[in-house]
Amino acid sequence: MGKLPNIPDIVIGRLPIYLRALAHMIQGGKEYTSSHELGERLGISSAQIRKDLSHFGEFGKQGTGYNLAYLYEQIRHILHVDQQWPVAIVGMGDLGHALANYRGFETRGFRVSCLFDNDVKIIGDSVAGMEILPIDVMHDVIQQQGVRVAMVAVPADQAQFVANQLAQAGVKAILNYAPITLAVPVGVRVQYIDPVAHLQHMTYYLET
Amino acid sequence: MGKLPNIPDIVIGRLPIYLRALAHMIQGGKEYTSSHELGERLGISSAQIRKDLSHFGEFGKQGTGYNLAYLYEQIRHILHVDQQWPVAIVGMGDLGHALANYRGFETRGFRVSCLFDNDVKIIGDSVAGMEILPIDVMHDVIQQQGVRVAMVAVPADQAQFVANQLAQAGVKAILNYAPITLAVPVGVRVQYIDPVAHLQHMTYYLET
DNA sequence: TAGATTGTTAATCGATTAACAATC
DNA sequence: TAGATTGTTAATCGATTAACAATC
Repeated sequence: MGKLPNIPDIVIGRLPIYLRALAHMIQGGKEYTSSHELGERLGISSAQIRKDLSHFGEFGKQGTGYNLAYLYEQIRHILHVDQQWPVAIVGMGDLGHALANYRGFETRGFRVSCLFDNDVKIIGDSVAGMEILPIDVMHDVIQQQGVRVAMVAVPADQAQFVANQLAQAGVKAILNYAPITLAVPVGVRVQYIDPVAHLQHMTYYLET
Repeated sequence: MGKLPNIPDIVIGRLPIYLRALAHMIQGGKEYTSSHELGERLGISSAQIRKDLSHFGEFGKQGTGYNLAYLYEQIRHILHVDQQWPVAIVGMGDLGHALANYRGFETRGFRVSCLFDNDVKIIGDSVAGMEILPIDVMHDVIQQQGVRVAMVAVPADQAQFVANQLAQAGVKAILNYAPITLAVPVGVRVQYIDPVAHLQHMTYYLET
């Protein structure tokens, strides 16, 4: 299992951005790109792109740059998204609905495979062709389906409880939409999406 | 206008996280915290928190730490969220609906003030007490309302066009949910929310 | 007072950039 | 060949951490 040693996490975080831009270029019919072109597009230096990629191998050719399809496949493989990960969604309010119906997962390595909520008024409802299940059965369903990735879209005061349940069921990656920092066991990763935090980051630079 | 010089952007990005945690502690009835306690909670070193805050002033007291209410107010002021910014939402699909109905903006410095879409089937519909307006009137409405912050929730192939329109109307901060990198004029800021990119970041560490 | 914790300095650590030989 | 661009090294830059005097 050729595990690569100690790549900086900040580099890993940029790979999805590269992947996204490569997909875009491929869709535009291009066949090759260069670190310069890619960097220009993303507002990143070409040196950084070459350095980042060099952690994983040699993907380009002097003089001509990178074959888009090849580099795309390589990064997909590195990120383990040359497969489809089943994903659970917990919390089927407006946001959960939006995520369940979002068409952008399939092509990028994920497939929503189960939906959970604890509101009896919506349990049993069908969303995106799936039935909303009660939290009680979450542990069993997640284990049955081998789910290791989940998105949490419940109110802030329930997010830690849900995260505990998910970790216990074997989930190793949590995308948390609740605006709180979660405590999770070692081996479980959390990424946060808090639109307000992003907005606040920008208003700092705005004159009142 | 006591503008502070050249604070690293990475520090600014952490302030909303601090703010979120402080709000949480205040709600829990606490009155004081320390850099150690806050750091523990957030998985950040206490030294970093003290260093970050020291860019803006002296907010603590030796021996006792930080008064929560005071520090909270100070950071709100620094981030310019001790006021309510009107925000436009462009793209009223599932995600736009979820954002329009989200109750988490008001307490954190924002107020959704107008909704836009270009789909005649939903233009005129009412969401969260607001009417969905056509993109044609976006420029005028945004100027009338003095909107300088917008959230873009349109399909990827329309996001750049929308961003251009927004910039032209005077919007200075764009939160972009479309999975593409936007090109915007100098003086306009963009933050990105791409759930798939976050998921891919985590699957790197997952065994296949 | 004794204990705790700040704000700050200096040291360390890590990430980014510039430069260039190699080579397509 | 001449031009372009890679992968890599070394230099630079910036961020984090450790340590501690000051002081509540």
